[in-house]
Amino acid sequence: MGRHQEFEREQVLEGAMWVFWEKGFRATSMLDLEAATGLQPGSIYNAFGSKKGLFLAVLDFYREQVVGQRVWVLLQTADPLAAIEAFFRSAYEDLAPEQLTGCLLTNSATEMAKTDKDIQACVAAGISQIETAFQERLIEAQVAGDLSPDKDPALLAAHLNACFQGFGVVGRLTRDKARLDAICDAAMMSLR
Amino acid sequence: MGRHQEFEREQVLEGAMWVFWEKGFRATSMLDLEAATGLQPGSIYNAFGSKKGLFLAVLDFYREQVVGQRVWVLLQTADPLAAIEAFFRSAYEDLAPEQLTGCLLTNSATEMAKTDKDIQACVAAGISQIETAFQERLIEAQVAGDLSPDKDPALLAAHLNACFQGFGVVGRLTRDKARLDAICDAAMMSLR
DNA sequence: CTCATTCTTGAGTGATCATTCAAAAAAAGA
DNA sequence: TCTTTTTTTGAATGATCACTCAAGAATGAG
Repeated sequence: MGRHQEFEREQVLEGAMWVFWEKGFRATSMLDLEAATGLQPGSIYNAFGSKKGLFLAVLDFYREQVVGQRVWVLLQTADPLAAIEAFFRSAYEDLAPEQLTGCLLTNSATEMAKTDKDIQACVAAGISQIETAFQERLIEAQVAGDLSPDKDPALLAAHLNACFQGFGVVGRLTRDKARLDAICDAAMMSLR
Repeated sequence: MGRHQEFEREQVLEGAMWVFWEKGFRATSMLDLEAATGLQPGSIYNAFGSKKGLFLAVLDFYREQVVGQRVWVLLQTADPLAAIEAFFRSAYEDLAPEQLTGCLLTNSATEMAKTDKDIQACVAAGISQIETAFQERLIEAQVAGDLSPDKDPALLAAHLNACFQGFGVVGRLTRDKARLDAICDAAMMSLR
């Protein structure tokens, strides 16, 4: 009973995601979000409660769709070390220059983690999701003999994770893909 | 001729720096800045032109004082590889937990680089200042035989730089120094 | 059909934002 | 001392912000 929601939740979240990703939380206004989602303010507040509520929903969506899909590939690819390299490359290779906006989790960590516990928790969860996947594949590589047995998979995973965060920062600063290639090459050195 | 400025420029910049560092550019209001600097709005606008003008002055101040001082130590310390490790450690070791706010350049890169060319240029300059210093010391280490000759100093410097940026992101997310220690340990692995 | 319930619409709300400005205060040359 | 120049003061400004709300539209249970 009662009127149905007229919008597709996923479409709205995806529209909002691009704006938040490009501009960050504070710099994105409700007017931006209305334009990006096609919704009126009342509908947004009815569905998500507040701008922050929408942002948290977007972060979850990002974790499920963007991170989730890439982590899935990371875990599926047969060769563990090649999978890790492909994970790094996929963060920028197929994007247009103006789409190089780093990682939404990284951006949100530096912008909001200090101020807001909810956002901090959501971002931290997403990032450790990546680190855990790295670690799994590193252990596999070690078992298969592709990774030196005197390396500590947990430590190396933390390292790769930090690299990937830094990669997102640099990706926000430059549109030069050659430079991003070099940083990826460099990160892969630590696996040899 | 004319009235003198009553404030110390360095004190004002340092006060403003802490707020910008903790909160970021957008989340810092002019009221925050008035409280942090002890100045009235008119004085701020008279001296710096705008909020962004003050921010750019703060970024320069940060590069000269914070980055400059740490890079100076990085370049002075006798043993090149030990110097690099000390550079990483000094970013968090002597700080109280609530002072763990990452790197102002890293935070500004993710928050503002996409929107503002002036800030982007300033941040990029500061970050490449660090990378250049890394590279100098790596070449030295290679000459001294402390670093394997088959490593590329430029590539390794880019790698360390990305790690350091990522280190700042993680430092914004956690107050757990043991975790930061581990990430430093991991970054140092790539030098061996 | 009736009616309770839910969603959409879009103008409107107070709060807060960065910024301005006129007046007062301070400094130094004449 | 008078005048010119610069800084400080602090209230005021318009713009924009996130958010609300009353009214209308759609839905399904009874």
